[in-house]
Amino acid sequence: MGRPKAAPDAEPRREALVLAAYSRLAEAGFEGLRTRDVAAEVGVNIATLHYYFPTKEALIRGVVGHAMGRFRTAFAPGSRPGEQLAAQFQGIRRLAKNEPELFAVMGELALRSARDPAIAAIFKDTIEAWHSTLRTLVGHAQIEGFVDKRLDPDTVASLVIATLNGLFMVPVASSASDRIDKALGQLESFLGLQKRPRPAR
Amino acid sequence: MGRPKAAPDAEPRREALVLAAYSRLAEAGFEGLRTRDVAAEVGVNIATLHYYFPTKEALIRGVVGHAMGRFRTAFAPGSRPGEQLAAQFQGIRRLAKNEPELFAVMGELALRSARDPAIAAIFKDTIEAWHSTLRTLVGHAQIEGFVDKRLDPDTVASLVIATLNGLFMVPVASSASDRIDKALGQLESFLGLQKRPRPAR
DNA sequence: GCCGGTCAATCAATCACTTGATGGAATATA
DNA sequence: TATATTCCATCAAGTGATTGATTGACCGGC
Repeated sequence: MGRPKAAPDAEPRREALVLAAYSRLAEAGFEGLRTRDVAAEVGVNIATLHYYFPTKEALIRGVVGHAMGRFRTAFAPGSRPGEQLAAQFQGIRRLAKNEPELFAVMGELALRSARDPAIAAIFKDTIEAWHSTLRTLVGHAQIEGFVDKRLDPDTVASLVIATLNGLFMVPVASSASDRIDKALGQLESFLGLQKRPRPAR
Repeated sequence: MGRPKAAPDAEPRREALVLAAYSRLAEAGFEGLRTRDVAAEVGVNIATLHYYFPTKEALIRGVVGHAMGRFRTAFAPGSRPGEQLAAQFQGIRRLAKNEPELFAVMGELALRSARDPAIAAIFKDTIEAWHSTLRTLVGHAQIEGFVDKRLDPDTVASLVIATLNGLFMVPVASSASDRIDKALGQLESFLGLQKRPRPAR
């Protein structure tokens, strides 16, 4: 069936095309995504693109896979238990700084989910996995006394995901970056992760 | 210049076209927005559409105006001071239930803001007004003892907007509606608002 | 000598937008 | 009042530019 996804550089052309499409999608959105531009960015003929991806949809599926991969690995818990929850917040801060295109792409995909069941399913799985991870981390943080034990981990996870989505996937809504910092800090403060609830004034 | 926006039914064709475009945008997104479909939905020729809106962009500007109008009026504070903040939460719950298309459209516009400075400016103004309203309401709620006085109204407003954006403008991310309820309730709880506000005074 | 990979050229479909004409209401003219 | 003229709203039928996708040929390496 599909492709075994072996070594990262097993099919450089294919990979380059996906990356170019990913970049174009971040820059121009689905509305402005043109197969010609993608091919041009890699420096190959359109026919060559269609040699690797028979249809535009196939190329998009490749982009979806790449984006979800970036997203998942970026949120895989890695630190020591007690710091894992805080690490998630740091992780998304770093990600937003280093890979802003990822959030642009995720935003496009989220919107397209409303009309594309295939993307919706993948998206849902990814969010579900993230939710599950967060819920677990909240639970651990509670056991270790970092977070108020009366809070419901599942509910907190939902709130955290919603807020992070709003902050990073709806860029214009949080205009200035200091607004992002404030909102993020306030959420952490509510959770008890941050000992700095000082209202700046 | 422009048009004075007199009585609501002064220019029924123009209004109908904007509403049709709004509906098409909510359903198909910018990616699938076709002037033909808009004209067809109203039941007029494409030339007639171009008679009222010389370009597709002009039609889109009409849609932007309509959407922002809906959004602003829906969040204009109306209740008595002590309940206004809680009313904002109730208001968005009601809006999400009664006019889900509005959030779809706002999502599209938010994403397009990244590439369309004109939309970005309008969007920013709307959010800014909302932010200002929320900040004021939080301040009032603090004075009346509904909300912890140590919180910074500006920061809280940013957090509330971010969360609501994430919940309602990124639909797939909060799959089940009970997740929305949970996250919303948790946010209200953090603020100290009760889900069933007693009749203040 | 075949075959994976590439390209120039082209296709059919679709897009936003235009053209020239038509009917009817409003307005001017006799 | 009767008739001529202007203007508004609408339409059928295009126009040119793009779009995603195809075709057939070329070419180097195994």
